[in-house]
Amino acid sequence: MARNPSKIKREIPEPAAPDERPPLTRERVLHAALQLADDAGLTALSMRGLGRALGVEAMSLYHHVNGKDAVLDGILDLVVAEIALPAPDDGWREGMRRRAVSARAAFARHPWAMRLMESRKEPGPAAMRYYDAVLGCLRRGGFTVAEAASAFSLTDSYLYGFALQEQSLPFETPDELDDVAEGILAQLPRADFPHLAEMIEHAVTSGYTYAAEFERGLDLVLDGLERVLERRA
Amino acid sequence: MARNPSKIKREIPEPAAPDERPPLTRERVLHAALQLADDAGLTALSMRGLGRALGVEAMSLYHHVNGKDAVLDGILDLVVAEIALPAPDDGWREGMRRRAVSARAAFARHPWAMRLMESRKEPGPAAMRYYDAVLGCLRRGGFTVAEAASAFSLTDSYLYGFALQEQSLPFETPDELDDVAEGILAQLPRADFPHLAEMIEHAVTSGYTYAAEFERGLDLVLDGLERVLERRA
DNA sequence: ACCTGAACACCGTTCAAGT
DNA sequence: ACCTGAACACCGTTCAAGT
Repeated sequence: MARNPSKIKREIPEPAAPDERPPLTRERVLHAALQLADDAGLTALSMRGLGRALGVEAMSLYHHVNGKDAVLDGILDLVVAEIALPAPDDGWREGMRRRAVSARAAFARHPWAMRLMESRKEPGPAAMRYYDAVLGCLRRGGFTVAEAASAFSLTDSYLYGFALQEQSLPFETPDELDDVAEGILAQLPRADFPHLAEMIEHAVTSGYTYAAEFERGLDLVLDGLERVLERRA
Repeated sequence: MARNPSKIKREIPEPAAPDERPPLTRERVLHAALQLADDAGLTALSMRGLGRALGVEAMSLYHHVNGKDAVLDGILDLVVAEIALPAPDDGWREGMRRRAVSARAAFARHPWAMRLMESRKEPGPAAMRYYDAVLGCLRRGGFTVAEAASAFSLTDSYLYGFALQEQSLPFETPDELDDVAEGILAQLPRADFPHLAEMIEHAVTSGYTYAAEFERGLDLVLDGLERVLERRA
């Protein structure tokens, strides 16, 4: 990391030094930004901080990227690119299920991405491919355009809403859940919030993991879509 | 607004002046913050800007509110307080429906509130009442604790996900939709994104309004919950 | 008790200047 | 062509000082 101490001067131009800092590119900037967001959260992702991570002044970034908004759009599209699309020969139900499970996993790996979803309005190339693939899966499955619009809205609302809630839970492991729950229960006026207290207690005693709810809910959603098709037949 | 020009000096202490700027209170600060967020968005809601709106230095706010986080927690709880809770004698389906429709409307009135949902972790008093009422509605309807947990997760995921998507659409009225859609279609490579193009075209020609999707999806979700109960009976 | 001025350690971005 | 120093107009927050 640290430059060679300059005590030993050489005639030949230092060979390693130029490689230590490869030239900036849009790609390198975006990957460093993704890394920084994963490691330290979205608030740590400032242009100045990103420059620091790349060993460069913040202002240099502007030659490769169109300001901070472009960085945010860019790393969101990198996350979307991680989502497994429905395979062309999937039935609509398998395809939608595969995609939803994969998307939830991607958002769990990059929790900050949910917060970006809402504020970004320019979909990147990966997002365009993604939307087209999901709509195509539904259309091939026999949904009319109008039905596909509703089905898309329903599954994606569920998916993003779940990711949103999962991301904002104050615990991750069952052990952490226990700690948090005990703390809340200790100071919760049970007479005022009996059902809330009962639910928290249940979560503690049953080894509840929120992640398991995802596929349960997803299957109810897919059942609902299936019935849309059946009702028509 | 501007103080009386001091040319005309009076013996009696100015009577109106003190009333022009009533003393700050936590309530006044939070309501001004809500107003500011509604009028100018969350980015305009800075402590300095909020002070300006109240005719006060930013630093004065800290005597009534515990920093900016407390302001954000506070205005989110004001929004939650606007949501109609299930009535005690509602059946579970009416109660859940009433609540979901009311919540979506509240988030549509205050679009910035969705962005707060994810970043805030301390539920306020209105949020506690709200959670307890929804869980109570499900329990009275015959759901076990575990089933109520799943039902809560499913409906709230759908609700928040829908609000999230609705809030991030780049249009509001059908006319705006047309404008936006024409613009996208004009530069969309249709061969690469055939299903996306088809969908956008459909939205334009059918007078599509995204808001109408909400109750369609909600009813599918509630159907799913109903079947959970039936399957058991 | 309530408000404030000055200060600290940050932001994103522009622009003229350096190599 | 690529990078940077200084500057501008902002942040949230602390703290000592004013009334």
